[in-house]
Amino acid sequence: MPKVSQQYKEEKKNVILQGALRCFGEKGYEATTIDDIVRVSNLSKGAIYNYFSSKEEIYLQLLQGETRDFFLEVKSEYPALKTATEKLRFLFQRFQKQQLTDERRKSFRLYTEFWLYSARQEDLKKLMEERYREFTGFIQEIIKEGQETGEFKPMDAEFIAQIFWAIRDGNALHSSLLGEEERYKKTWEMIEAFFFSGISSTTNRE
Amino acid sequence: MPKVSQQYKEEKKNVILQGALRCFGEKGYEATTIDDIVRVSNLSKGAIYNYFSSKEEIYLQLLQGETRDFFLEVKSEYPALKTATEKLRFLFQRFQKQQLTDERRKSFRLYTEFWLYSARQEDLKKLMEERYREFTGFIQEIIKEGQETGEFKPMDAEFIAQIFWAIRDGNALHSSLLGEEERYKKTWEMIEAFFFSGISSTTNRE
Amino acid sequence: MPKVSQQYKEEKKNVILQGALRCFGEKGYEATTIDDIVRVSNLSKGAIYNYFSSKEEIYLQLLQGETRDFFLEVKSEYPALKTATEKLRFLFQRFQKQQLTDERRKSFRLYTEFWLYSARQEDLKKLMEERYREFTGFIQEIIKEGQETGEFKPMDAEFIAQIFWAIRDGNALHSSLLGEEERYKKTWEMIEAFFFSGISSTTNRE
Amino acid sequence: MPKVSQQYKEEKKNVILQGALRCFGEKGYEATTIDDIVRVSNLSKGAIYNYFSSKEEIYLQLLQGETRDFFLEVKSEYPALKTATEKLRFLFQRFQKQQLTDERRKSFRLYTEFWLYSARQEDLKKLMEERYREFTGFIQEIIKEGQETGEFKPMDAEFIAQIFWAIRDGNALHSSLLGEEERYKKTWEMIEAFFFSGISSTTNRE
DNA sequence: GATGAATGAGACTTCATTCAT
DNA sequence: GATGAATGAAGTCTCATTCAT
Repeated sequence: MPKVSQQYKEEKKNVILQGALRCFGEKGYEATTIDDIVRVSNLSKGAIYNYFSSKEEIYLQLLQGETRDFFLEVKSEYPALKTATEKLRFLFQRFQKQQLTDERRKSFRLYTEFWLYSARQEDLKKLMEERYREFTGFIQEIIKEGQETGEFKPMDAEFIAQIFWAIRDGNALHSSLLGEEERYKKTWEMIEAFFFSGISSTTNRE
Repeated sequence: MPKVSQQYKEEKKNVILQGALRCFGEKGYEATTIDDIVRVSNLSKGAIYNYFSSKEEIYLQLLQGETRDFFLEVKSEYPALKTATEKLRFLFQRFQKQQLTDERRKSFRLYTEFWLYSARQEDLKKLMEERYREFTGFIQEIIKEGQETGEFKPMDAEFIAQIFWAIRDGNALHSSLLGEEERYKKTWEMIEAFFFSGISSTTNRE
Repeated sequence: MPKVSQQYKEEKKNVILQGALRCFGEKGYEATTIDDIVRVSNLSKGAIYNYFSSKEEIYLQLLQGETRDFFLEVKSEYPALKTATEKLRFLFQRFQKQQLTDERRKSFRLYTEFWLYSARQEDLKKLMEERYREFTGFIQEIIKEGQETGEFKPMDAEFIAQIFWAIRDGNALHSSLLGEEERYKKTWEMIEAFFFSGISSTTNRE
Repeated sequence: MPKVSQQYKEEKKNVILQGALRCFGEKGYEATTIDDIVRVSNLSKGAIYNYFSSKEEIYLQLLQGETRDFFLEVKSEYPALKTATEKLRFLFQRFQKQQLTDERRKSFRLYTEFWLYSARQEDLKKLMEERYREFTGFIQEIIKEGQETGEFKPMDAEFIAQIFWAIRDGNALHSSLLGEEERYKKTWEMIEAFFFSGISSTTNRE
């Protein structure tokens, strides 16, 4: 069977990754066993270890994929978004949509579980902190941009970014755990309003 | 005709609970073994199972204790707090303080881990949802009170309450995971400002 | 069942140790699995890990026991042995006898296998070197004693000790691997003669 | 009608053999995986199995090569060596030199590990015994020759040969495991003296 | 009530060998 | 001939819970 194309391998990896995501989503990171992944991916245990060196690595790649997708998506939308306000609103909308799919809710639970899990392993911890900085830096840039254009009040952009993610993660966590869709949809809209009311330089509130 | 008094039993339970809390805090819920608890509590494994039927129950009682303490503390402060604003500010201050102790940060991580864990067991899930409603209801009351006195704008109190906890949990989670104290202290202060600026009926911002 | 006497535990440990020895002897260290030991000791896997923390530790305790027995035996014979020559001859006889039992031959194979195995783990390596020095030092003392009484020629005792063990181990290895009893009995006697002819201060040969 | 010449195949085999030797030396026989060999030999796993039917066979061929080299080397030196004493001294010198190279020490460890390993497989066991007899017989011839010329005392040559290898293997084992070069160089010299003092017909000792 | 030895299912990971391409 | 992906049995070790004493 060997001497397969790079593409073949990529696909195989994806089969595993998708299978793993399904399992992780359903049972959580720690509760998912390699055998679960074997079962859903129709591969042998050894095959999985041919592609990934550990359960941890599987999740990490999944996470990386999500990060990549996020920034890719955002970048692709950017040309259409002129102001910092528009950029931020786009993000609010995006998370709004996400919070409504069951899949994303599972995924967020998983993400939080893994973050918690990572807190007890120095190397993973570093990695997750790095990731956090990446996301936080991304928001910071938008805030600064908005401050330059006068859209936003002059405030420490770093803290604004932290607040942004704290709110988002807090809401996503609750939503993923409690999951009454309509309720969270509305909550999120109010959060958006709060947030803009907090940073906008105009005195208008919506 | 038991040889030991009720009080004796209470004390034993407490020894176990305190030992368990220490372990859970240090290693997390899943990673803590009964043997860990045995070790720190200087009790036998059998003794622990005499007082608690499972590891799960131990955590649940711990959680219950915290909830009770929280409301007890709050109730005891209430007489001194006249307005809804004061009540809310008191809570912000309280969480501020908590976020700065290492112990509380561990405890929050633990709490989140368990919540996540509970999501996959129907009975636990119900329980945690109940708890959430309790906390959420508590804030709702304050908001409503403030709206009646005109301190706060008329908005759907339920959502405000949800936002409150989302922000608080999001910030506590990040703080407990990233833990740069000073940074989170400041962030929390800004969150407080945002929040009040969002709900206050006056146009003043701090 | 618990709260057993120290003696009970000692006995249990011994059951495991004896079972393990049997397995190790038959299949070798690496080839023996914990399940093998479970099988012959009529205990559960968990029980074994209650008494020993790893397969490695089981062997190490076995080895320690042998070392202890060796020195115990030797010490108990010492009062009857006046001269260094007698002491050395006693050892030759002792090894002679050992080489003839099948059990000891297996045990020696096992010992060598483990020594080899230990060469790839720094901590084990240290441990085995320590053990070597202990045995080597023991012979050195005898040699020195004999040199003081004039029984042996003045030569570097350390090297004599090394030669002693090299010969012994070499012979034991071959004997354990090839195992034609009669042949090795005779060989060992000649080695004894060689050795004494090499170190004795008299010119007499047997 | 094979596409490749016999020579090509020989070369391939050698590449594998050399790679395997390196791995075996570094990690030992059992600890070496086929993947290790694949890695260092820059060949595919399948290719290795085209030339050798198993890991075992690879080692066996390596061993065979060493045996062949040993006798080849010895034979080539023979013309220059007139007496049995000279022949024996040549061997002592040869082993002396070997014991001082790290590579040979690893190789000896490997050899012992495999011998031990072979003890539990009837066919391998036979093979190793055969090998032993070959080496033993070789020394026997020299001893007999020396006895005929009067260089050596009349003693049972078979046992002398056994002693020779026992001493040599014992020393090589210790040297390979403990490896303080200078020490073992000296030890080996004393062993040589002992040995000759044991077998020589003259009363001279060095 | 207290004890802690015993259980055994189940976790992750490794690896010699095969065989479709 | 060459390739290397796939296999799956086997390995070591963990741990919540039970129950005889």
